[in-house]
Amino acid sequence: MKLKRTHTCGELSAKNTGSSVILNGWVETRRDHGGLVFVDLRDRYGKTQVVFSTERNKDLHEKVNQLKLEYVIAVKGKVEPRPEGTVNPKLATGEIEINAEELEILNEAKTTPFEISDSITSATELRLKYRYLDIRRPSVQRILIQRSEIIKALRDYYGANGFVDVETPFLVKSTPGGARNYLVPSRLNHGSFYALPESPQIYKQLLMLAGLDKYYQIVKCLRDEDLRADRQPEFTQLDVEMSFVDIDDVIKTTEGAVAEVFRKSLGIKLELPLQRMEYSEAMSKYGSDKPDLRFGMQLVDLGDIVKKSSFKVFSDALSNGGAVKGIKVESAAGGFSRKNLDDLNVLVQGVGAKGVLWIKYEENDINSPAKKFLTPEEIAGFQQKFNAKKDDLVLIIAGPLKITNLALGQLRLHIANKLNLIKKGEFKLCWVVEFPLFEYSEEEKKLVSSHHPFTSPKVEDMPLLDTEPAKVRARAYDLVLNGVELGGGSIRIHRQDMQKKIFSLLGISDEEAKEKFGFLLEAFEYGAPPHGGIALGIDRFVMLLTGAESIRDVIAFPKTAKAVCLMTNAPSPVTKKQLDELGIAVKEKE
RNA sequence: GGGGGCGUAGAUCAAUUGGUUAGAUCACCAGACUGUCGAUCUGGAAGUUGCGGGUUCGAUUCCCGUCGCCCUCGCCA
Repeated sequence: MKLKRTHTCGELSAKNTGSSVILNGWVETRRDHGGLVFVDLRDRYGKTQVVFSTERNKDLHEKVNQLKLEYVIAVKGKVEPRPEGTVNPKLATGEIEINAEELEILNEAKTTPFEISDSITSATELRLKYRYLDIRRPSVQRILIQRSEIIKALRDYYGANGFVDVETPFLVKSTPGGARNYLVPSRLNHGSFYALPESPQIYKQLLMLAGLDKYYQIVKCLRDEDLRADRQPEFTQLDVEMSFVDIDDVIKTTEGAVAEVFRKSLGIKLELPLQRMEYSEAMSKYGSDKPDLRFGMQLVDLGDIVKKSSFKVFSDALSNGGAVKGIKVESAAGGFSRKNLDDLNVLVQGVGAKGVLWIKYEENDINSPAKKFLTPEEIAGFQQKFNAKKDDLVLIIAGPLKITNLALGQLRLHIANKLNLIKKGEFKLCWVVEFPLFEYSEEEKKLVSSHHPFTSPKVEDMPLLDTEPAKVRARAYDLVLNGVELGGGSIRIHRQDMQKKIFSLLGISDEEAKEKFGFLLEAFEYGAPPHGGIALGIDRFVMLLTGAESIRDVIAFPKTAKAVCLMTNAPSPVTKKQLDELGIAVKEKE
């Protein structure tokens, strides 16, 4: 390589006029006018127009004619102002151009399987197969660069605040509960397997026991579960743990970190402290434990209006201990056809509700399939409760409280999306607190941890552990951004007696607890400090901050919905020799 | 594992009620052109309509199966 760059393709301006420069980069476009050829040269930093002119440099012309898209070249030339009327305001370097004097072709390129351009989006399949070409697109690079800046901001913040970055193992013990582990066979111990960590949870607690006081790590977590638009089998967490703290300490530290990211990455100043909402309020007003606060449409309880209703849908729900609740969609009655409303039924039936009842408000009257079942008092009561006006649409669900909340929560999100009620570029953060410590699992017919079994109950609720464990609240907190769970954490149990008690409530026997978590229980006997922490999903955070639509867009080399890497074709079968060394035989597919 | 959507040239898309030689744009190839920046102009090449089967005189179109990708439910302490 004779011509090594003196500048990048994004930095030259009128100030550099007259200087001789060398640029390296990829040929993005070539506009051939015969005796005059324009090449847009691209690198990570931008684009610069290079002009090849036969008049000024005849010898170059043969070489210039060889140039094709995505060739890698080096150009030496003079920075010149563009002639009047040819300045390109869309380009940062649009005031100038390079008048080429020398050209070195560093490498040729086959025709790419898709255009390297931000204006055309190819099929995901192709983008993932040729991800290195996809990443050449400036919009993809921008996201990865922003991700890098966000991670640097976090490292700077936690470093400056005295946190120690400790690496925890990747070959760990498989533990029950929670996400399915990826397993790694042990060559030296046939029949035994390591697990890849679904999170470094236990290690960070042990680091507190070890006296490290403040720990953080930006680390991959691996979960062998099904994928989604916001879920990949390997993802990155900001993992934090602190000693001698309570909820407020963890929340305050985390808010500082999040604010720092917003400031450095988007130039947005967050109002601190962030809003906190109790789990029960989130469920009752938003029908979700991760409420999207960018729009209203809160759930309204109609129980007192319909408590004497003769309408069976309402009376049955209430007499069975359930609820009747609704949401108001302003000025939407005209926009919902009979078919649209029927489609809403499908949506709510997905979460177990029977169906949606709708009321359209007209001039001094209502239109609703339930009209004939409602008394004038009830109709007036609804109107008043919702403050409903002409052309408003009210959607009502009746049934068990949990299902009613969930169904209305789903409706709320669905309608906000459909009607574009969510402003782009807005960020609404909140903490959700006071989670129940346990949930009843219908499937397993027993209590399970809402968060994880190391979560400490609220001190004032501890007496309830023996009487009404389902009512015990946890010292846990989730951070929610725009209706997405960014992360969560808790104050942990640090006493062995409490931990044993929780295990027993969860139906984990002493033997089982000893077998699975014996090392942790033993550790608690050696002076465990009170401690707590949090983990934030970096990929989701970056996704929200960059406006990316999928978690794949913020991961350099992501996997498909079947957890396949289309670029390398992982996972793939291995040789018999490899399997023999591991003492593993693969079952034939049935 | 369940539900839904998509699959046509290298890429992005089109193709009437099932109808004759499957089109357009970009990219590609050849040529023209000294001020373009989505360059323009002339010409050219490019297709197992994902794959397999079925219905039919005839299937890109309808049916069944299958594969891949996407969304979603379950799942993700």
